[in-house]
Amino acid sequence: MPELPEVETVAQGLRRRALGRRIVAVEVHHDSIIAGSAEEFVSTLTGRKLTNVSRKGKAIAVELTADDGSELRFLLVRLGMTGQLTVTPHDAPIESHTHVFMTLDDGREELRFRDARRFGRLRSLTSAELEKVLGALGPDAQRVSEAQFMASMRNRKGAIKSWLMNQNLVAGLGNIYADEALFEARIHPLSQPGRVSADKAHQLYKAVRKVLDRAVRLGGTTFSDYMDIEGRPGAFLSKLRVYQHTGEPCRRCGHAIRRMVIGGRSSHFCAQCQPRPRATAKMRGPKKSVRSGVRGKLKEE
DNA sequence: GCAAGCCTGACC
DNA sequence: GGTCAGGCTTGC
Repeated sequence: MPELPEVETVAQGLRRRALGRRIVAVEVHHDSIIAGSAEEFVSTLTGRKLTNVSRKGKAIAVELTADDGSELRFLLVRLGMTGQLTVTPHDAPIESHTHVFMTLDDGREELRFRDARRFGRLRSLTSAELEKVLGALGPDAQRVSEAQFMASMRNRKGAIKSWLMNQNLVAGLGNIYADEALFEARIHPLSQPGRVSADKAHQLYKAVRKVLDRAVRLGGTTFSDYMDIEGRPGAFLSKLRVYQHTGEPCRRCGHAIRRMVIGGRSSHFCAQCQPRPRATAKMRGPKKSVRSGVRGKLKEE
């Protein structure tokens, strides 16, 4: 599933293969992939040159420049769960679920957007619109400062796993890397962000950066659908320590990796290395009801 | 029936 | 404002 490392890999591929080139034609075969009007999407992109590629969290923004100097336009790409953006020869066979074609330059190659689940979205935006969309996201997980990271954790309740996955707080982590970062930092996924020690928060910050940097270097994780701009899989799958390793021995201590549903998402962790947070009752004043760190529906295997 | 990212809407 | 549930989609 595309999270920050996979999206970064696609962004790098776009820079390598598509920067400076011109979109000469756009074909949309499935309107639901386009956020907003498909007609407007086609008319605003056609004829423009790809002049810059940036990324924030899981969103890719491609700057599109017109020859006549009219207002800049941006192509916003969200891969969703199974989205693939590739640079492909025009005469290559068309794979199933290919929904959008953007012909480049002389027509020998094209950008193709393929997405079996159709959770992905393409969108054409003005710079003001883009700013608004990206402004709603928290700082990018690879660029967030430790101070920002810590401040965002303060007073947060709920599971730290859900906090990590909330794109409005820190952008870029999904289910895979959230589990891996918590394992790396030895933090139980149900811990409350506002209650972890400063030392643990520091370790989590380091773990997030470390896990993401390693995954970017290996081109991300491919289970089935994710592919880079050339249609090649990522190599991080074998580096995963807990995600989808339920029942297998922990690489650190040998205890079986467990699975638990948190916020509707499966979470994988080592109960030994990532001890469950204690019910922290404030032992001052009259006895108040003491409850465990996190409430909510929990299903454990 | 499950998995996922992201959006919407309900609730306090 | 935070927090959580539901819905989209389809290959396995």
